[in-house]
Amino acid sequence: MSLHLFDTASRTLRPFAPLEPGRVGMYICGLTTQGSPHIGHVRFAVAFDIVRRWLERGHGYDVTLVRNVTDIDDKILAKSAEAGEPWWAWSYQHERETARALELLGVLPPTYEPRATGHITEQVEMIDTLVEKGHAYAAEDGSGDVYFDVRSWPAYGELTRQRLDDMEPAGDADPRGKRDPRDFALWKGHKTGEPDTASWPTPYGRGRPGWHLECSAMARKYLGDAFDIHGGGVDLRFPHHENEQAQSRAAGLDFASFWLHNAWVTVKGSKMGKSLGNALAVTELTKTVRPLVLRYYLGAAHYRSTIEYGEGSLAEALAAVERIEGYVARALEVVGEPADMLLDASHALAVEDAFPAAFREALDDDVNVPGALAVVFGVVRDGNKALEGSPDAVDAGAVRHTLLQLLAMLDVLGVNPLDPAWGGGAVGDGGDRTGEVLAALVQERLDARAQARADKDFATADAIRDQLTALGVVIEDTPAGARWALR
RNA sequence: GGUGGCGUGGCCGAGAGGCGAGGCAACGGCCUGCAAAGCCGUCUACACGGGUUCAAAUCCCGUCGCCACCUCCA
Repeated sequence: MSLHLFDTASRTLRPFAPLEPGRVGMYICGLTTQGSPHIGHVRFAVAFDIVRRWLERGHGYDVTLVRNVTDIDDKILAKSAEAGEPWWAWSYQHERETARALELLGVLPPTYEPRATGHITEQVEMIDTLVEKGHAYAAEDGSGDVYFDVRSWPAYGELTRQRLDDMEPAGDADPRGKRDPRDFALWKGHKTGEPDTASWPTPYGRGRPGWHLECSAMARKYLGDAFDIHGGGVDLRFPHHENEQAQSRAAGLDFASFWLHNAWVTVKGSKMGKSLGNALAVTELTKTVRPLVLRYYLGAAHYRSTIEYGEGSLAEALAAVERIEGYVARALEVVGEPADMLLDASHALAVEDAFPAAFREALDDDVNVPGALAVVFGVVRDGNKALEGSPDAVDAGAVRHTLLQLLAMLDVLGVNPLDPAWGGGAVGDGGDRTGEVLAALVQERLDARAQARADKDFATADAIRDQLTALGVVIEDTPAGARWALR
């Protein structure tokens, strides 16, 4: 079957075909730079990173990925004021922090990463269009706010299947100058007490963006009036995505043809959130867990399924990763080529040859990563079997092919242990001076242990092994000698 | 009140009318000086109650429980 994606707007699995052959435009809602990211925050990035990689590597599409940065909003102003910092300093600090967290997790950088405050002009232009078309109006109380007139757009509510009359009126309604309490702000007038630097001149007075509008304006600028995929977390469906679609379509744009929404990370059944006190910061976790393992954990479930974080979750992910790494390390020895050459060879595999049919079918079915992982583990098991027996009997050519395919699959999922993104060394090749020194020292101990074993002095041999194990150096004996790896 | 989702074996987690996904853990075996790793095997599950069907975890109706969105939210 061809690639099918679950489109939240129609709530159906639809065959995917790009608007323009060979090219895919994808917009995903990034983070608001109000604080440090926790693992719930970054899940969307991992999920859509896999979607993006599959579009590129599985289908050969040229993907333009736009991920915005909301660098101004109420919370940023409030928190920065509290911290006694300029809002832009607060924003930029957290933008950098988020970028580092995503890089750590091996999320490929987007094609463009536009900031809301860098696209004021585009947003004002869109407001003008909406006002001209009768879908927006300046607040009647002179506040400088500009609202979208939901009653003027009969399709309002189409994305989330809600009828205006059934909705609870916005809680913050402060009716201000709204015609209808459900009207939402395209633009927020400058308020006394807010920094002057957080406002820009417009025909409607000084003010700042009203969140939803930035995405409409920036998607248009970088992807055009119509584009293929819009993604984000389920909680963004309403009001954010509903509003985005309403204002873009009311402005005469086709906007997104597919809507993809990822589920979140929960702890004891509840959504992870800083205010709930159950949030795990990415940079805290990665002090004790390898980023590759965290990446595996966040990417292993289907993107539309909730991930329940619990005791042992990461240990399980670690076991799975080590299973994969174990095979890769063994296969690598048999193949005897440097890892970087094999990576290149793996990347060079033709799109149609790189993946087993079952792997392709799984990912084509709404990016079913768990199904794809089942194929990965099947390949690992068969691969391990093929490595059994005496080294001479192993078909190195066949092993090489299996390994290349496996690496190609792991690359799609972003969990290839040989990927330089993980800083190397995961499989023990080191590369820098420290690695060389460590390897020499470990080898010295292994040689001593081998001698002790040859002398049947097992007490000494086991003492050496225990010592190394205690240091995190795990030993595996093989017919060709001991192999070691850092854990 | 409206909208959307979930409940699968000890745990995690796919599937969505018939063919035992996969991972982790446990247990047994092979291998090993002993381990580790690996391999083989065991553990036959789908919240509950009805219904449709030759056949239901999967479809329909109902019940219970949990969650999310409608206010900032990945």
